[in-house]
Amino acid sequence: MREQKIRTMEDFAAASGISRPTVSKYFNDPDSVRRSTRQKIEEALERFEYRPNIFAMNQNRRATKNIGIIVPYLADPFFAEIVRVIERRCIDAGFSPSLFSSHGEREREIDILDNLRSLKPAGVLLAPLGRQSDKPAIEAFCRDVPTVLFDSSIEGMGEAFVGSDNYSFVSQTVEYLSRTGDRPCFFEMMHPANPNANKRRDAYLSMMQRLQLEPHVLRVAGEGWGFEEIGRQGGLKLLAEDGLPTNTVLCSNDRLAIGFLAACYEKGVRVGRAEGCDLRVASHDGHPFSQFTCPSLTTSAHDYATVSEHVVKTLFRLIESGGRFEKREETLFPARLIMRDSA
Amino acid sequence: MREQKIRTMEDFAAASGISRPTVSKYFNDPDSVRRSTRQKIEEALERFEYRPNIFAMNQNRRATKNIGIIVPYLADPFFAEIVRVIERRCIDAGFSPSLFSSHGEREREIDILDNLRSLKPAGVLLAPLGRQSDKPAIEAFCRDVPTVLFDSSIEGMGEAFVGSDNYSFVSQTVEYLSRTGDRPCFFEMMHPANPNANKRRDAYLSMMQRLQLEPHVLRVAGEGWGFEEIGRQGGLKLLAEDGLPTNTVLCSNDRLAIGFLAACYEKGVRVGRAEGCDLRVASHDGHPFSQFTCPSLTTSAHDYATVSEHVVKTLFRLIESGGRFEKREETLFPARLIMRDSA
DNA sequence: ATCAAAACTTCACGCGCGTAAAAATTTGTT
DNA sequence: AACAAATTTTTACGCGCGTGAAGTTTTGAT
Repeated sequence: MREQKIRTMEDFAAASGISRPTVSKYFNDPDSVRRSTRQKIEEALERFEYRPNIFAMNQNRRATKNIGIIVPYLADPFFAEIVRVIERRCIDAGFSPSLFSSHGEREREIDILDNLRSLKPAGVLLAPLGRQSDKPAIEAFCRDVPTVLFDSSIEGMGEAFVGSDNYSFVSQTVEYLSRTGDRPCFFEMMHPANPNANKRRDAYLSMMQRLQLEPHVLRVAGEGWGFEEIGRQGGLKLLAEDGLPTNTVLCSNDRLAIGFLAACYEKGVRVGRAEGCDLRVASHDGHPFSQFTCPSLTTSAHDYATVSEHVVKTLFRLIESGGRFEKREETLFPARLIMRDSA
Repeated sequence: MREQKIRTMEDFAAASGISRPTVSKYFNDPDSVRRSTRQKIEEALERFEYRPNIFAMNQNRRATKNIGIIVPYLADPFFAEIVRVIERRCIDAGFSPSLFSSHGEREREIDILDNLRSLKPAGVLLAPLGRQSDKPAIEAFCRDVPTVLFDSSIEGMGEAFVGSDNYSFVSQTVEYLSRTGDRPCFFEMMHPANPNANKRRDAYLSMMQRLQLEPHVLRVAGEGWGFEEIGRQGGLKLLAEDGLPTNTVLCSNDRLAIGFLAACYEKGVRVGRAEGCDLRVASHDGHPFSQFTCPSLTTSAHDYATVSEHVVKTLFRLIESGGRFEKREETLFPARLIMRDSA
């Protein structure tokens, strides 16, 4: 380390006894140079710990090695968990993931897309806000940058969508609940932020019809991303009004259910499938906290690992295909019913 | 928009009738040019929507406008919430925040620091892993990059530390609990990841001594960042063994408490301060979910808004001071006791 | 040993912008 | 109107690296 003058690739090339263009090639793809050359470079790399200047690298490169990851609401552990897995896979594949959260705000999502554009990312994984999203802005973005949507789809946007099959989620819970007890009512918020909510309601209705049961949708006031509080307030109101037509409630998602369970607890309503309980509650998502609710929550869970793996694999494939697919792909994964104590 | 040829600052300067160096100055600091010039540029900016090339910009700039934000575990809503506020403030101040999560892994933290270095950030906000952190690596990083630590401090590292005053947290809960009922036992994990845990235990011990009460620390097995499960398992074990010397449990943090409450529920132990309850449980942090536990959790809460505001203000001050303070600053904010149903 | 393919070296240019220096212009003050 | 200060323009260089073209060396198969 006596020679600290290794600042540029020029210096480093000289120190390693390889020409700069070849060193440059190496950093672009270590496998693109001869084995012996690679060894020499990597030996030098250990001796001098030089790192190429990111800004200079990306200035002229056609595509960078950046991958943008955008989620609607990072404070939701569901997204935090998915991001964790996705980040890891990107890094392992030699990319640099940049993480952004729209924080539930339309303007923020637009800004993020705008900034991301100038980062010239190789590809982007976007979980859009949904109803709040600026559709034209997203469409324009997807035209310019290879993008895979996940979590919630927007008709025709992005080169691919990877998500969970809402019908699979709901059919499993509805089937289980109606088989083992009273028919379920569907609990949701009035203006869901996310299109999955609508699909789940539709799935509930169609499933009830198929089972020849009378459906019942409970819609509670509320907007935004504070689902737990909405579920709690809605729950308190329903319980006070005695507004539950059956003793089984199926919540649209786990965060609503967490709030609903809190309301039940406050009101002394015993939730569970055990003897002496007043109410059964089930839900969808497999939220990381769903096993710590009181009682633990019966839910249809996303297959986090499979979904996130497929998301990144699709993006890598898209990048290798030059950023375009022949035809928009859409992949949905089924849910896995997790039976716990609440229903 | 007929002239789409605006690709470079050169083009844009020509189109706006201003010389390129002046335009460059404008993008560095809009206030550094004459009022009339600024107007002309901003008018042109609307007509052509040109945006300077980030990579070319940062290549020669002494300091970029990037700010790195590193948290130990983003799937913890506590950090997600803090990050949300910090991000917003950075953006409002004209910086570009980049968010990273160490995901509880030592190696990941090291890698992030390494990558961040080459992003030449104007400053970095670092919430270190704590016990797991590679101290020398962090120290070296802080020497090179203006860094403010938050959440958990590491002796002497960074130019400043901003966090919460653990003594304030614990003294309030201990005082409240012992005044209104049985003396509290302190519930913690064996090998806490975070140094705050140790400070809280010490605060508990010293507070109990001052109140002339016999302290009792319950340490449960467990390591890593799955606090809820650790709390739950530990709780189940304690309840099975009848290992609680008093009917009041003070958890080191809310996530442990969430798990502990789940254990109590499973075992049929009624938690709360109301008539007929078996156990009181309180905790520290003011976790976003603490109001939705069953029962809702009495806790000493961080002052999120104040802490995060002070964190970013300190960093901005540091950046303006050229990256160094005369003397390392350390600011601690007191907690606010939130009384709910659990104790 | 022979030869074509593969990999490397040398040379050179340019990416888009920061920034310094000197000259020209505008501004604000007396 | 005169002049210094503030600002802008002109000119020019360089940042660190990607990348192409042309020539040279190495490789591996015959």
